[in-house]
Amino acid sequence: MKKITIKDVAREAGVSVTLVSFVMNAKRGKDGRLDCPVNPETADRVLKVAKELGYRRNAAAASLRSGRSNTVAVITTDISNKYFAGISRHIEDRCHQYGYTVLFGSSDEKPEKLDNIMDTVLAYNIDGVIVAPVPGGEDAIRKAVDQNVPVVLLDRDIESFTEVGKVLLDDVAAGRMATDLLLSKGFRKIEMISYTLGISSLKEREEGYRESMTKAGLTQDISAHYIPYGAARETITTLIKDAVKRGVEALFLPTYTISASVLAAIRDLKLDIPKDLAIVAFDESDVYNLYTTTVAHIVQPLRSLGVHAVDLLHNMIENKPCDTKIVLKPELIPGGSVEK
Amino acid sequence: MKKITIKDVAREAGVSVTLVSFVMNAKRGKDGRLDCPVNPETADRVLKVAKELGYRRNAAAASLRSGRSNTVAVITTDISNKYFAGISRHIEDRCHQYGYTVLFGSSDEKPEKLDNIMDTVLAYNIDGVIVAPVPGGEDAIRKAVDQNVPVVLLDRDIESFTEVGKVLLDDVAAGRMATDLLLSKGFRKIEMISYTLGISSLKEREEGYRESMTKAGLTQDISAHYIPYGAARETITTLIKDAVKRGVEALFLPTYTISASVLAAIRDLKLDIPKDLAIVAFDESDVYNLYTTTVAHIVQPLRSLGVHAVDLLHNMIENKPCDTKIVLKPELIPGGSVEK
DNA sequence: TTGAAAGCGATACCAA
DNA sequence: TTGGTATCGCTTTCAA
Repeated sequence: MKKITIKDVAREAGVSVTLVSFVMNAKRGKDGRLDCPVNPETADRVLKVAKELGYRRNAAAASLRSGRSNTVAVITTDISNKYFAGISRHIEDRCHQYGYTVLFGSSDEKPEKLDNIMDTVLAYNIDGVIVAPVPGGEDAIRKAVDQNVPVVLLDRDIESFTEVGKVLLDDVAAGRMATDLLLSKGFRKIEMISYTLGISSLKEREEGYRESMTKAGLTQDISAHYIPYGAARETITTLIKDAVKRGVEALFLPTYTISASVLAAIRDLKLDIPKDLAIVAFDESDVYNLYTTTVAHIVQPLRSLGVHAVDLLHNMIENKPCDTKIVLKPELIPGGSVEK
Repeated sequence: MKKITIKDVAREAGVSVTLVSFVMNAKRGKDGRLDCPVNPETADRVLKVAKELGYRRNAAAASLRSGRSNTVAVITTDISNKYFAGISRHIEDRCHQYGYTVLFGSSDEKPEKLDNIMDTVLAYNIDGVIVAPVPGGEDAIRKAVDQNVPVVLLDRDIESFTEVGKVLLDDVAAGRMATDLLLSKGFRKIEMISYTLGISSLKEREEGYRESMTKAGLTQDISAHYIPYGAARETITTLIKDAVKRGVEALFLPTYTISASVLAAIRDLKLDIPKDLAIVAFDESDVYNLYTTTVAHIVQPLRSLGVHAVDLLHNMIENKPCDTKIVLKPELIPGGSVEK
C-alpha cells in the first residue's frame, strides 16, 4: 500500500496542500464545528477524501517543520516496578487526553542509562519530560533544561534545580504518620530499615520518623538500618533476627520492596506480627491484605501524582503560569499489624 | 541554547554535511574502527567537534528522509498490569540493545483505544510493532499489516493472521500442568474460574484443564466459571462459598488477578488452604510466598517472552528468515496450597 | 575519500 | 477563504 501524503489528498479534493493542512490540524469546537478559517463544505470534502484514501499524517515531517512533536517523555527507574507502573498508567491516560504521545524509559537507577535515554528522547524533539531523578543524574537532566525543554521531577527532588517543575509526596509527613501510628498504639522501640540509595524521598521519610520519635522523647531509641537496593534475602533475615533479639518492638518500612522482603523474612523466622514485631509498610499491594494479619501501610495517591505531573508539564509547555512545586499528602491504611 | 545541526558541525570541522552524516551514523567495528568510507582522522575531528558543540541528531529529520525511525511500538492492554509491566521491561532492554527506541501504549482491552494508539504510532514511521491483541482489535492490527509494518502478536493469538509473527505461551500445557498437579495430589473435584474475555490464552488454559480432566476419566466433574474482567468482590466470594458447599476440592486460577481475588475471598470466608480448598494460581507474585500457606503456581518466562518478541520483530524488520511462531513452556512452582 | 544537491512531507508565511 | 512556496535537518544519490 502506497503512502498517502497531504499532496494526494489535496489533488483528489481539488484544493491546495495548505487547506488540507489546516483541516487536518483543526480541532472540533464544542459546537462540532472546526475552528479553522476554512469553508465548512470544503473541510468536509477534504475530511472525506482523506478518509477514503487512508491518509495518515507523517509525524516526522510535522515535527521537523514545526519544531514541536506533541510527544512527552517519561523516564522512571523501572517501568516494571509497581509504583512507577501504576503512575505511568495514569500519566499515559492523562497525556492522551491532551493529545500527547508518550515515550517511556527506565534508568535502572543508573546515571549513565538516564543520560542515554535523555539523549534519545531529546533527539525526538519532545515537548517536555517527566523524570524520576537518580543520584548522579543531574547532568542528564540539565541537558533538557539547557535545551529549554520543560522538565517535571517526579517522586524525588533535586533541590539545586529551581527552573523545573516538581511533583512530590510529602515524604516527611509519611514518615511521621507511620511513626505516630506506632507510638499511638503504645510501641516505643521503633526502628526503620531503608536503602543506601541517597534519594530525597527516602531521606525525608526517615526525617519524619526522627521528628516523631524526638517529639515523643525517644531520641535514644532512634535507629535506621540501611541495606543496598536489591539486597540478599539473608541480609534482611539476619537484620530482623538481630532486631528482635535487641528488643525492637516495631518497624517502619519505607518502600514496597523493603516491606515485601521484611515480611518474607518474618515469615521465614516464624515470627508473629504484631506480637513479636509490629509493622507499618509502604505503598499498595495485595500482599498487605493477604498476609496472615493485614498490614498497616502508607499509600501514595498514584493517580493524583500522575495527573498533576502531566498537568504541570502541560502548563509549562504552554507557558501558562502555575505552581511549579506540588506536594501531595499520603494516606494511612490501618491494619492488624499494629494492634497489640 | 541554539540548536546545533549537522551543518554547524560541518562548518566547524571544515567538511561537508555528507561526511558528518556518514560519521554520525557509522557503527564501531569490533576493532574500534568506524565502518564508513571516511578518513579516520577526519572522522575523529568530526566526532570531537560534534561533542564540543553538543550536537544531537534530529530524529524527525532523519526519519522523514530515510523512511525508517529505529523505533518500535509496544501495545499491551495495561502497562500497570504485573504481567505486561514485567514483559515490557525486558522488551525495553532488548530494544535498547538493538538501538530501537520504544513507544508504549495501553489498549485497556478496548478495540477503539487499540485503534487510536495504532494510528498514533503508525504516524511515527515505526519500524515494527509488538501487540497484545484485544477481542475486536483485528482491524487496528490489519492497518499495520497493510502498511507493511512488521507485527508480532504477544501473549494472545489471532489465528486469522498468518503474515505476522507470534510469541506465545503454551497455554494448553499450562492448563494441563496445573490440573495434573492437582490430580497427582489426589484431588478429583477440580474446577476453574476464568474471565468472560474471549482471548485465546484463557481459552487454551481451559482447554488444557479439560484435556487433563478427561484423560483422568473425570469428564463429569469438569466445570469452568466465568466472571467479568474487574468483577466485584462479592461475586467471587459468593462463587467460592457455593463451590465449597458443592464439595469442590480444588481450583485452577488462570490469571494473577483472578488468583488474588480468590485468595482474598478465601481469606474473608476464613477457609483453609488446602484443607477446604486446594489452589493452583498463575503468574508470579510476592503474594504466593507470603500467604498463610505458600501457593503453587504456574509461571511464564517473562524474560524469554520479551526477548523473543524483540528478536523476532527485528528479524522481520531486517527481512531475515526465521520462525514466525514461537511457543514457550510455562514452569510449575510447587507450594503448600496443594498438599493435603 | 569527499562534496553538491535533490528531496522526504509537513507547516508557516505571505499574497491573492 | 484560499493557494504558492520556502523551509525544517537529515540521508541519499551521483559525481568528482
